[in-house]
Amino acid sequence: MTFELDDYIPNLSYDSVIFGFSGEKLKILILEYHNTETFALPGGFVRMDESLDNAVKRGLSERTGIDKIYLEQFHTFGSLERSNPAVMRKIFEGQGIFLNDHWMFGRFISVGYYALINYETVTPKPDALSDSIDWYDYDSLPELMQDHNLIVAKALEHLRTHLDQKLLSFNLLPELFTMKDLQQVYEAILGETQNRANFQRKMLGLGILERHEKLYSGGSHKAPFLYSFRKRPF
Amino acid sequence: MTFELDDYIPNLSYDSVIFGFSGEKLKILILEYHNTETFALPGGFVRMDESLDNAVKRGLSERTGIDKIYLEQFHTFGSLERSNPAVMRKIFEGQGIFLNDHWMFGRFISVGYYALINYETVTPKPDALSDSIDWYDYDSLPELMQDHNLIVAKALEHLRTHLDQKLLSFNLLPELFTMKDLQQVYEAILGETQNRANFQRKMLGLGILERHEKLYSGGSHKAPFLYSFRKRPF
DNA sequence: AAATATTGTTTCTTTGTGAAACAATAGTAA
DNA sequence: TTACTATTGTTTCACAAAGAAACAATATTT
Repeated sequence: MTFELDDYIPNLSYDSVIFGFSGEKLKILILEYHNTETFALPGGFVRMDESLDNAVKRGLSERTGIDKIYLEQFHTFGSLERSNPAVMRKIFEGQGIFLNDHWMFGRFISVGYYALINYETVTPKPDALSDSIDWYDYDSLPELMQDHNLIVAKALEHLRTHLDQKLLSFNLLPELFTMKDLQQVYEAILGETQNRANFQRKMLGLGILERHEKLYSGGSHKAPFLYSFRKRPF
Repeated sequence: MTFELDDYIPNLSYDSVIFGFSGEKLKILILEYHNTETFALPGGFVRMDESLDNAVKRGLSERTGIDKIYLEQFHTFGSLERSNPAVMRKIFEGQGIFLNDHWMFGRFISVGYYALINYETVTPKPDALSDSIDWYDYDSLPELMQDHNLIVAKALEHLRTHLDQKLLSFNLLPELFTMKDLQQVYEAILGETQNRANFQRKMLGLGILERHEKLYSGGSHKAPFLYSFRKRPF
């Protein structure tokens, strides 16, 4: 991983909240930096010659191995306290880079993005800067550096209020899924149980689902229909 | 206005969409730069030693004379096409500043904010960089530089979907106002007429209004009640 | 005192929502 | 084959919310 510092927009970063779900609990992807005991969201910087959206996609792919996912921008964090020279210095020294003064040690304005994926379909790989990369339950996150816990909270708030509109864009579920699968997604994200009959009515009412054959799973009960998202829901 | 270029975060700007309303139409505050025939949103840069939110408040106050208003951040624009070296150079040369190469001529990532005010209660004053500053009807905006027309559209979209939650924060109406005044605000922003009886029911149902004495305007008809927003609506 | 314009409220109908009951069905066990 | 069970799909019912219209109240003018 090359890291020509001066190719980047100074003092600007992004942080991404990668929500993962797989049938039950909502998880979040967290990095731990080499030699720092610091937990953080996957983030990065914007090159002079790439768009903000592309920078986030590229950086996220490099740092986590996660590729081709739908990212939603939700807020830009610009308080003055957003700097961490000690940690940044340690991270760079771990890479054999020694700097006296640099914008990397100053304050950052950071653009927040989030995504929602099926964490069983990807295997995150830590990059050179990171010790580990792991999924953490939302209910038991470690303490994150700076304001990253706040960023997570704000991302989830945004996701919850826009779930109906955004669910289509996230390729969270497999191509074919049952109504129960879909309901479990909603329950994990909203953090509360949904009424089965009304949930079905609402989802079918949105007009974004296509019904397919039934799924014979072998259980001794009625087999559920399979659904997919319509490609053109209008 | 001092303008020590190196005190600012490079390549980062903000743009603000100031919606104005006064009884009928929705308007937007637009600047025209000296000697450039360029119309633009009021924008500016972020100092190294101030928060993003404060930078927007300070800059807006300096450039428009508008002070102490509630600003809502809604999106950060980061496409690669966001640069305009020719216009920037002209603006600076108009100030007697001649530069060969500088981040001001490069691309910007810009954070969008909007506000909503009663345009009769403020008198915008152009700053040194600007030729004029004027209110334009939303329906007949001039062509703005760069992607500023897109920024306006996105701001209005955000305002419309969050009007109920944000209206309290904007000090758009006078301290005391009638239900009709309030309805006209909604109709101007949402761009469609509202049913009178249901609008009243909905607004009173929100529990954010306090009813006061009647307003005797002299018209030959029943006098409407005056209302104010409750200070603690919960 | 009648007329008029506008506002506040009520009524009626339609639509949406939440909870429960009912119906269908794929397998299992007698 | 026939009950039995677990789960799913649908319907029903009560209730709340929303939209449209009618009705009632009231400042002012004629």
